[in-house]
Amino acid sequence: MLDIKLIRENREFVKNNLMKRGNPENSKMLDALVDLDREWRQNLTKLNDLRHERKIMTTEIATLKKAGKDAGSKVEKAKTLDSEITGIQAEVARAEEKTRDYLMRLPNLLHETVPVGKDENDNVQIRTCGVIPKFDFAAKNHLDLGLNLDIIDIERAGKVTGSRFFYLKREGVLLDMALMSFALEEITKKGYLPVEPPYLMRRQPYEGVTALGDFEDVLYKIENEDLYLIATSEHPMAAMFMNEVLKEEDLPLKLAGMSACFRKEAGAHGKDTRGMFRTHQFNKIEQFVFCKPEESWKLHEELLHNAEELVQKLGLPYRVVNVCTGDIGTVAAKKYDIEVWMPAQNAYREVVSCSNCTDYQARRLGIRYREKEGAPPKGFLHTLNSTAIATGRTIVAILENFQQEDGTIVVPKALRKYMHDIEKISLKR
RNA sequence: GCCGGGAUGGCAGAGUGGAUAACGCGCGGGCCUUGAGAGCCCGUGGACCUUCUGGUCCGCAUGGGUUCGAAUCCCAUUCCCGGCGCCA
Repeated sequence: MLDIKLIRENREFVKNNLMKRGNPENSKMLDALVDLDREWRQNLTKLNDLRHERKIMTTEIATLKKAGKDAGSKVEKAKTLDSEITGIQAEVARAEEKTRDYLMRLPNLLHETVPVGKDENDNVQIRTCGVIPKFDFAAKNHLDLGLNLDIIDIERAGKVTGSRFFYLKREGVLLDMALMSFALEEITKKGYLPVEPPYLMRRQPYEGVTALGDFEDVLYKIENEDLYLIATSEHPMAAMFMNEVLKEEDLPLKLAGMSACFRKEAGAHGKDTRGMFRTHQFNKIEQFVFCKPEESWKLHEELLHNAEELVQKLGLPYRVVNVCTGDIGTVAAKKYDIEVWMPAQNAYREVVSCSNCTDYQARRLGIRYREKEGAPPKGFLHTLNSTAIATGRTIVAILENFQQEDGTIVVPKALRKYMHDIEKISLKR
């Protein structure tokens, strides 16, 4: 959520920034918002005046009654004043609600270093790292590899849950768990606090952490309950301190979230349909940071660095891209993606997403900070989030990049200690 | 799930239908002091208007209602505490 005061005082600046996202709706909403806000303030002043009048009148009534005198005519007057107040009050409430609605729909302001562009093709590559593997045999895709090794079962998942789900078996399970343990250990070694959040959230906190439009497309809702399955542990971690004032000495507060993630992937029909690349459920270790505004850009780079280090330790070739204005999400001011080389797709594909959401989520959620106990709140925090490791896609990358001619998979050294020192995933006997 | 009790500022805690949300603690500023502390004084939730001096309204978990007037009475919801039930 943007600061309404900033919008009032720097309307053109905000407008120009929003325009970069390439959606003319934003500009229209901004204009409507400013008009509505002016109207709201005018009506609010009127309402306050009327309430003031009533206050005087009720005091007079109280005095009369105490003195044992008749207050009948005053009471009648107060009643008419009351109905007038009720009317304008409704007007103010409607404007307030609509204003908030617009504010909740407007996206975050973009950082000046975000490249202007239309879609993911305009994302700007920042660097590449690692060597793309050359196979002197017919390389297979992760699904064929996984089926041969009997570590993935997609067919039966189709029977039980429908498409985009999977059963992991044997070394597949070990690999998944090893990735989680590896990421969690590496990140917590750096001082991030491990957190296992609830996997379900109410709508109100959810509105604080994400764009309203995401509900239909990405979130699973529990029937007859005000609960949604989380799309990432970022969400319950962000909402964890809703309506709280954190102490400056506790900042930056760095969390390492561990959870399964559930996404409807509505509108992704036909994209990445086979295998484990795009699924309705996967596991993820997530980095999340609450910090003071002046620290957030430095920490954004730290999160990216941490995530890159993990990919490097796994030995996967990747590149980092600066996500452009047309592809960046609603809540982010700037976003880096780490894209790992996927041999079967002959392309770099996203496995990590690293965002600075500045004060956008914190303002929606009411998360502020104070300099010390007893001092008044100083302002809204900044929030940042970044994948550490998402297991589904990382498993895809490991299978495809480290496959051998005989269909076996060499396990990355960094993972072996988390999976019984298995060096190689071998064919089913 | 059922029964009972509760939710008031950063914290503790009064107020049970009629002006300013009492008294503390904490925090900020000032006086005093060589300095610190103690002591004393002032301030310490949000919004709107403003001639920059102030003014007004809102705020007692959340949302409704009753009333000329609600922290206070009624209803619903959420959370916390206790008891019962169920449960890996």
